[in-house]
Amino acid sequence: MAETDTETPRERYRTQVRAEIKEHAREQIATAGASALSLNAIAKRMGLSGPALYRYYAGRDDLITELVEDAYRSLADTLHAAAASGPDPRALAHAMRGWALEDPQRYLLIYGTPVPGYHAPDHVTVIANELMTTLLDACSATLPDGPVTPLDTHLANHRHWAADHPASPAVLHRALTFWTRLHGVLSLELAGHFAGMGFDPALLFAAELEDLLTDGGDPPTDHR
Amino acid sequence: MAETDTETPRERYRTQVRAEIKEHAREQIATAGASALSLNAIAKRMGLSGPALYRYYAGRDDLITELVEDAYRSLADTLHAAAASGPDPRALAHAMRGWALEDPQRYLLIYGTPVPGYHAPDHVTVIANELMTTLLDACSATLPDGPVTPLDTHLANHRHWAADHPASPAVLHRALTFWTRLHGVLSLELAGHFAGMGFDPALLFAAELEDLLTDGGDPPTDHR
DNA sequence: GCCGTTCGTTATAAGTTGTAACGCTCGTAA
DNA sequence: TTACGAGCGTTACAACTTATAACGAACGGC
Repeated sequence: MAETDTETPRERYRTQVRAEIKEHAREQIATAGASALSLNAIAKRMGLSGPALYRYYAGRDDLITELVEDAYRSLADTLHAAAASGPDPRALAHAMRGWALEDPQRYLLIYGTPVPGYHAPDHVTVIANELMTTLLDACSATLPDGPVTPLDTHLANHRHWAADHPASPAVLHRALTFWTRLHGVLSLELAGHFAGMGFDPALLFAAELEDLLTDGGDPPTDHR
Repeated sequence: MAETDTETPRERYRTQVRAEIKEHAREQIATAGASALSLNAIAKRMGLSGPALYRYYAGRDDLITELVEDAYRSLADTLHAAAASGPDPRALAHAMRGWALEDPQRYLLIYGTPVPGYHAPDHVTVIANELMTTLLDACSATLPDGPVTPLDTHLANHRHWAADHPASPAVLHRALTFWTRLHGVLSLELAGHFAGMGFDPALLFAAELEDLLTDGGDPPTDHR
């Protein structure tokens, strides 16, 4: 940030108002979901009239896209910080769960129901790749590398998504299951599907995590 | 009136129009997502004007609720049929994936991002319980019952959701992981998060399924 | 101090959900 | 067969929404 002195007052004001708009949008999404986000409501809450917001965001989609990008950025930073604290993937997993529970709608903004026509801009995919990299790093540490499964050989030939990462196919496989299993528990918990069941989702999450970390030593017999 | 074994013409017409409305709604949701569902658009497509639909559905929420209920019913029937074909949970899993891929938005209508304020009516929870029962049945078949994990003991004390099902805590645990792991792969696939990665989601799904079925014999050493 | 960019405003268009009031139609019952 | 009434579809309206256009005012760089 060496060149912040070149910021004109106009630019400073603009970025501040944009931040304030996003703040209200976040609050609104957290309480009523992304589908209920209303530019008009935000404007009224900020003391100005509807069309004024279009000076700052091209439209509803533009605002939501930036919120998605911020969410990705926040998750990437959180996981990166957790991974930096040590080589144990447990820290990463618990950081992920904590981040998700902190604001469920923010997690669902990334991993929830997508709009069929929508395509994420490049910024987002870049951060998603960064996320994948920290996950691969964490999964590279602890692994005895058991026998090769059919999926492993397939991933060896389709590692486009981890092109520049020096990870074995088994690590790719491990990272994917790490992702999908934790997301499986987490998304169902956040969506409220465990609500009436009575058990503690944290224990299910912990059990899945332990299974992920201990299961590597003795892979399943590949009969088929 | 007392013995209306045959419905009146009015009732027949009514149910037919309701079905036609739902048909258009399904199509619309499948292509543009549930958030883009418009009663007005449906009405125009059916050749009648907006408010006419309110004779058949109290509102947008009412229509969506019935679509959710239908989706649950369809999934429950599909899984029940698959489970009836044999004791192998593989059939159930592949039936689930096939059902989801057949209409992704329908799957996401059930398991996708929920609206914070919304509470599902009793019909839905009843079908959800039915779903859980067939899953528990399928998981009861093949299981060597390894050592008891912390989650197992917790589930033994919190089996409210499977009160009338004679399943061991290990089976409850197995059913939950069956659900969460398959949903983890499936939901990420349907949401398009595997899109740019290049590998085949079907293989990841199959690998998770095989791991679920073979991992039971040698449970992880519970160190901690 | 001027002048132009930027901002916020009101007005407007085209949508949406949902209610109200008015006829028409059709089935039922006498 | 006729008459009645429930149900259906209509238009009109209210209260929203997103989004654009045009106007005026304020603010900052020069």
